[in-house]
Amino acid sequence: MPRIRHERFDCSPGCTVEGALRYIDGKWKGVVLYHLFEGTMRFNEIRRRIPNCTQRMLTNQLRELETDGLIARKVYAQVPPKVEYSLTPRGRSLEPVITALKIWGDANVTLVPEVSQAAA
Amino acid sequence: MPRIRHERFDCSPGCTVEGALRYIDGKWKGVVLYHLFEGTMRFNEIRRRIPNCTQRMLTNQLRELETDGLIARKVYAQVPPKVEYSLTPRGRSLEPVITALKIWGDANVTLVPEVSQAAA
DNA sequence: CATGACGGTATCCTTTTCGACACTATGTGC
DNA sequence: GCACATAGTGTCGAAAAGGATACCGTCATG
Repeated sequence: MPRIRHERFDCSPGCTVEGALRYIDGKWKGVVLYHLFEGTMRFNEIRRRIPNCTQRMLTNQLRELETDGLIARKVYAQVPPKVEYSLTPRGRSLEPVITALKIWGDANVTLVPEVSQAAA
Repeated sequence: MPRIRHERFDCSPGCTVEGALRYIDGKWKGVVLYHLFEGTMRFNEIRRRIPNCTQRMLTNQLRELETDGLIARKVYAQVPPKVEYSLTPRGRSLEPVITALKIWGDANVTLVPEVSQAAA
């Protein structure tokens, strides 16, 4: 059931900020969009780029993004299934937002280098 | 207890996008920041600008923003308490992000005009 | 004396989110 | 005959987020 994350916004000015935020919060939506800016991608292609995201979560996020009209899902009626995801114009219009987030994140978020596996 | 929302980011590129997002998700953070760009404000001043946010939630969000180093909290030892909130440089550096969100939100989020009360 | 403004806390409860895991169908390769 | 790849779905349960409500002490005001 596609839940509604941006139900009512009858609050004061600045509220559209919250409204916009509702579209891209959710654990992996930011990254998914970020990767889709590179172009159309298949399900497992996205999945491989976000290894920490489980399959179920990825499906969920993609479904929500689709419901929100940010991405398009194209299913090919083939026998090894093939599904392609791409940005809609609306999704693409989020680029300045994602870019701003990327810039700020690069400057302010401390990435943890891949230690855990190697150091064991 | 200030929970940690941006614990580990050892995933692929684009992950800083998610990292940045973690700082500003949370129900009212976007709006709070947006209003604070106008200048230093007292608790109830912010509160009045975001009527749909309960006192408890506002306190929470402010505390988290403070913990994350985005805003500064200045308490005056007065008898009707006085507490001022303002952006830190780091918080101020989020301006492009919030601005991008505002622009996108203004264009894409349908605000519900204040019906409920008047139309009864 | 009661009330309200200030800036919160404390408590309780419901909803939402997220992660783990198993399971599905079909076709291909070995 | 078995495993693998594709793109998912279903179920379960823990944890977190969010909302409602009541309460706190102090001072000024009526």
